[in-house]
Amino acid sequence: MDQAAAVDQAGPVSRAGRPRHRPQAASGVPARAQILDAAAALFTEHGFAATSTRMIAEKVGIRQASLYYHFATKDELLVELLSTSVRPSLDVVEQVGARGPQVSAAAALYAVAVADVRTLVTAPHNIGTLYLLPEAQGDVFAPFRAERQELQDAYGRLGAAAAAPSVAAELPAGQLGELLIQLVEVVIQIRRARQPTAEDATAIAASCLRLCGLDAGAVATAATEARALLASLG
Amino acid sequence: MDQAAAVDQAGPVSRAGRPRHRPQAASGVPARAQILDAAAALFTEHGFAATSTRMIAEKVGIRQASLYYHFATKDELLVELLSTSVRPSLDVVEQVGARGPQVSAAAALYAVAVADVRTLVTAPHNIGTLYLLPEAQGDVFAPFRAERQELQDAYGRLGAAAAAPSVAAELPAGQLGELLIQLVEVVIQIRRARQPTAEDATAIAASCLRLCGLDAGAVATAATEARALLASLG
DNA sequence: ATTATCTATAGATCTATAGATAATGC
DNA sequence: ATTATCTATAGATCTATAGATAATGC
Repeated sequence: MDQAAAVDQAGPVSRAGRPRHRPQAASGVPARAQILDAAAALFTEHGFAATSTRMIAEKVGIRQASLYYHFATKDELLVELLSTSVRPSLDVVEQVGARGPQVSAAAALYAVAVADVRTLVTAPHNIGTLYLLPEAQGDVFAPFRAERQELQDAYGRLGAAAAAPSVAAELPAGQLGELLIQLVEVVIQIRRARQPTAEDATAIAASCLRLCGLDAGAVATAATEARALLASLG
Repeated sequence: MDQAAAVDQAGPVSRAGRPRHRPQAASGVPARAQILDAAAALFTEHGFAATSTRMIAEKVGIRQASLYYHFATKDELLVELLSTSVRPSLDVVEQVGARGPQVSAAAALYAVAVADVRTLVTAPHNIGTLYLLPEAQGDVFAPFRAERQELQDAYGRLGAAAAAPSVAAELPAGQLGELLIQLVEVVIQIRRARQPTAEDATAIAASCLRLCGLDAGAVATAATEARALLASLG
């Protein structure tokens, strides 16, 4: 029995506090989460500065001033959204890293790329666009950018370890990281134009390996190994 | 003798119209161009909505309202900047295309990628970031996005023609175009973090070819051929 | 009493227009 | 007369705060 069926009639939820001017459906979602979701939708579509607190409140069904009961400033909304956006990708990197030498570097890179693409596709509202916003370059968001740099470094390490000798000799891990994370994040742009498919994820991951100089055979081997790895990560 | 030395003293330039509150240095640059340059600097740093017409005017040294003598709306500034940002890249594609079958597809792709990266690096103020702005997705900018789609299609065609059979079989030209333009535009992100080097351009172009499934030998051959082609384009 | 909302508003913007003005150039 | 600026401002925002209010829950 799902949550909707658990109540007789989808109606206003009873909880402390003055009722909203537009009564809430019984979603069980905390107000804070509702606000973040609305902000994510609007920030990704219109940008940060072009989204007013009034637009966010309107989407949630509360008055503009009520936002400030949950968040001290508008900036805080973006901080929150940004910090939740890299975390899942870094977690995958750590999980794959924990397998240690059991997995080849190529399979690890492939698996991380696939997982990362899936995260970006599955996330609500193309949240990956947020770090591209000029506003996200400000000092307030430095901790977030540090996390993202970690992810980029991980791509660099995995790429360098997987790369053909001729490529590794020419491309330092730092630059390789820049190229690989950029390639993975193509899915953000794809999502702006069309619905990404399951094949996009594997095509992007395979492209990462070819960029590292692996030939078709090595890519196929790594893809097979990575499939098992991804399945075991769940 | 350069332009600065051509005048006795760097001082106010004499021309029609009431003088500016902050007198102009003798640059010879038309007011319209000065405004566009200031807008480019601010839009790339802060974004479109977060940049006020007052900030732009302040940077130019005129009053906010004076902008409207040259541009009808703030949107018009972004339109102008966006449309000049893809043009040079498309021109290179056409020049290379005009060489016809004299150049291999791999060399053509390599050359276009190098030229495109150079354009993005040389352009003032990392203007490539502008199309990433959420505001640039609006209807007003559709003509611009069509031009950019042309460029992406060109990458797709060149990539498909250059690709190893195993890659061409798996990746349609459309998707290849998405991947290749994304890879080339890594230089936009690089430029946010550090000054790109000359080696970045060749490393990116070579990565495009490896992504298409070319091996080290084929990449080296294409790079040599492309160097000659680029030199002949000037 | 506590919680989560509401209404009302201060104060600071922001874009764009109207009309005046200080140059040049015929 | 024409050009390119200026000053002044209308009218529409926008963020954040202050204080009232309508619920729940002890």
